[in-house]
Amino acid sequence: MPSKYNPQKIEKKWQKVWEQKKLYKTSNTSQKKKYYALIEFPYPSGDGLHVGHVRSYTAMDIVARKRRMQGHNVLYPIGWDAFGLPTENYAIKTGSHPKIVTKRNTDTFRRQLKSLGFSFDWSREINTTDPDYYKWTQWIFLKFFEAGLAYKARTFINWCTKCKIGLANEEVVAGRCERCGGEVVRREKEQWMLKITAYAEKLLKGLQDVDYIPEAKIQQENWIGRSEGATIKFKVQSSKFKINEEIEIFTTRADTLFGATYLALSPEHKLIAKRKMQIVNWKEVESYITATKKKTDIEHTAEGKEKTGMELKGIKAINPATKEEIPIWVSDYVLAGYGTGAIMAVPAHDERDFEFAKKFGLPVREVIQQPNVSVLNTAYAGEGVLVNSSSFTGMQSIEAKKAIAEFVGGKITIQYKLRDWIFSRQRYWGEPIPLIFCERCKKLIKSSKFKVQSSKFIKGELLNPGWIPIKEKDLPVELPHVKSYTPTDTGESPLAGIASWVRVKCPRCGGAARRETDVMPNWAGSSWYFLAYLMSKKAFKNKTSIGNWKLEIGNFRHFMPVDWYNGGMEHTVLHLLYSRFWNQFLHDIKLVPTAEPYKKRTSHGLILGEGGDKMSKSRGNVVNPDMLVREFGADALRMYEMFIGPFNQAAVWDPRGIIGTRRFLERTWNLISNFQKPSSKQDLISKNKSSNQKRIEQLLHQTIKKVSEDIENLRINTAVSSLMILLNEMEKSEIRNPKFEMSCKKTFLRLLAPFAPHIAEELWQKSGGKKSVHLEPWPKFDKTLITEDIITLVVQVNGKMRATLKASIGISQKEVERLAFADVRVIKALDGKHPARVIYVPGKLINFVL
RNA sequence: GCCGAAGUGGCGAAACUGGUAGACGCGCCAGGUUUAGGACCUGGUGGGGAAACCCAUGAGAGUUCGAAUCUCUCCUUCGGCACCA
Repeated sequence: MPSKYNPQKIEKKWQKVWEQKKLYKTSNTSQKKKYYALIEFPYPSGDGLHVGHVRSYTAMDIVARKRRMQGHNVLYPIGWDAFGLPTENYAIKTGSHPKIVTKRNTDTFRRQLKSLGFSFDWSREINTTDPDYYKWTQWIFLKFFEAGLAYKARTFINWCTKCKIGLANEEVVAGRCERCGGEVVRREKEQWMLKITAYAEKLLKGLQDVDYIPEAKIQQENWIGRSEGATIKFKVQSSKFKINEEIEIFTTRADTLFGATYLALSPEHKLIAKRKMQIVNWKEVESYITATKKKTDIEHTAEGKEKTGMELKGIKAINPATKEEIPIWVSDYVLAGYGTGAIMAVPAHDERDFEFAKKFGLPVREVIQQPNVSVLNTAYAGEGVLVNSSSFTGMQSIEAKKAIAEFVGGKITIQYKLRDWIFSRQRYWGEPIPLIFCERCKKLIKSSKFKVQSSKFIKGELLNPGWIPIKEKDLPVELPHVKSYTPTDTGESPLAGIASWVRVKCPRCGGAARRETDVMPNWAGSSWYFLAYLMSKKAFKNKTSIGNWKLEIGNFRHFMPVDWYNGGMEHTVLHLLYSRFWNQFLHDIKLVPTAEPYKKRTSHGLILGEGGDKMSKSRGNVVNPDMLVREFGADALRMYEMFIGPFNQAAVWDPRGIIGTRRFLERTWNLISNFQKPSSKQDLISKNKSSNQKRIEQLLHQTIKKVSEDIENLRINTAVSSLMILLNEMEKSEIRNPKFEMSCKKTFLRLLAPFAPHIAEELWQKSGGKKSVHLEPWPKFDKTLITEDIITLVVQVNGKMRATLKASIGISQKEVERLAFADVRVIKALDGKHPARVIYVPGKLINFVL
């Protein structure tokens, strides 16, 4: 009686066995070569696991399982990135505490992930909202503070009107909130900032040493946005008063200085308010500035290039090259946060300046020769030969940049688009920032008697007078239990309302002080989680301290860097950049062994719902993995998601597609499960290999090669199809050699194991396997068996295929020609003519050109 | 506007450094097994044509004995950035 494939039964069974045997537990001390495979740990949303998670996790599970079979000590960990707004918003709506919601969601995710048979080392599970976890997040923040890389600043921030939260620049997409799509307005607020700009150059340079997909590298490079240029000072004059003032500008085109016909300042530029007295149209200027401040980013974007501005009448600047007096304007096309917040405008050679000059009737002076003279209605922004530039006329742009900058006493500098990371959030469900504000300590630092050198104050305290770090032994600063988490419109955290929590003693002077009530952004916990997986249980139980961290360095050294990290493209300028920054910092203070955390980074494509839209509840096109596991089995789901299309491209969910891989597994079952073990007598029959057997053997080795290579290149869709081809052929072939057949099928199972671990294990055990198939060695192919000795040659006439020939590999050209000329179709195509030329590619084709 | 990726059957897609276009799978068609059903088995399945053959990889040109693949122009879709001087 043949048995039937029943995934529901065997999948649960093996999941239990693997767990009991701790098959995927990773040793910290193994002598084997380590391999650290990482996926982006999920945010445990209330919607449960998404088929998109399954796609990414299965791919890395395949890599991890293959590496294990290849003899590596593989670490494939999992955890929860559980701080965040959706949980908090859900808690506000339902009244249940975020902690409870998180617990419920992670329980669901855990159950779902386990049902898919991923080879995670569950003993290392982490949760960013666990106080034992976030005490270390807070500790690392304090290291930034100590180093002077965390500072509080009153700046304009991006305020999401819907989430009621400040956003990092990276979180604003086209003037809208990256998360909710709500409108973002500019708001002035005191915020904690992390000085990521100090790492701009390192973050850029580090990209050279890592193996990231090119798109990820390019996106990071663009985001960091390095450009070389010069800062040049322009003297300022007033018509009425004598003033001694200069405006510094940044330009990448010092070669065009002779064409600078006005200066433009950003509305936030300090000089404007400072020279209020000298600006004769101050009222107009002031109202222009207030108008621009009111604009939201969306209005800015929507307006596009329609430029606005106001001249600062009464003051003028002197072009240091021409010594001419030029007007000074204020305009919001000049950004406060980039360069010096002021530019020299060269209308002839910059499109924006050109447009502005046209609108306000400012002079356009050409100083670079335009290659094609015909275009006069736009600026020529390219480089070239200088004209109208006094003694520099005739020089090339590249030389002139340096020469002119030097001539006017400018400084060569480098600018980055990257801004510091706004690190405060005014919500509840995040890590409290572990700092205390003490008025008394502030006064002490600011007093003239206070001698900085002799003090025990650390860098962060000097930089942020009055801000005192929590003592290490007092970490974590736990989130207090509150009844209402509702965010406020005033921009204060809900924590600010809990007086008993806010009022504390100053850790330094013991006086009355108050806590920081902002929390960290949801990127904090994920900025170092790849290290947390390596830390011992003790490290989480013990107090936070340099000493206890250093006990873990051995583990870091053993496993870092991550060998292969797969994740979504949407995290390339957020999480990926942030976590590289944290790791580089920790490396600089000698707390981790490598500067770069990830050796290799790849990216998966999204899985879209039917019709090609993003899967969402509101569209009603969400696919539930639980249902698919129940109906088709985890193995079929895993294989289908690998088969659905190229891994790095978006795929549209086809509800019927999964049937294909289910059928494949069913046929695998039928072919292998009822196989009889060969007796020793039967072995004797099979001394000679039948041609059938030879063909299968060859295909088998070709498949080993293909599957092995495809996994490494994440071309998993074609790996699956090659397994299907092999199965098709094995089914068709009639081999009368049971021993060979057995070894064939066993190799097939080992190839299948990473993809469909449960069925592979069950059939492996049924075929007499003693250990788990997942501990078996990965099959190796035999080169000599792969090459075919009978090949198919293509015969072309004038490049068109006319016939194919079967021939042995060593056949000569003469022989090929003889055979080709004998073919009816070739004779017909030649039409009695003699080929003028014959192109022969040995082993491939012959082409007769008439 | 700038940067990047991609356009191949009814559908998801294959095609290694230019060398048999459409592997593998879904769907569909025909037949079979079954009391019946199909998430079963066998065969077929780009278009035109009776056939010989011809036409087909977004459009158009080019290079080549030979182009889905290389070059140029254009069109479309998706992703990123968006006044960064």
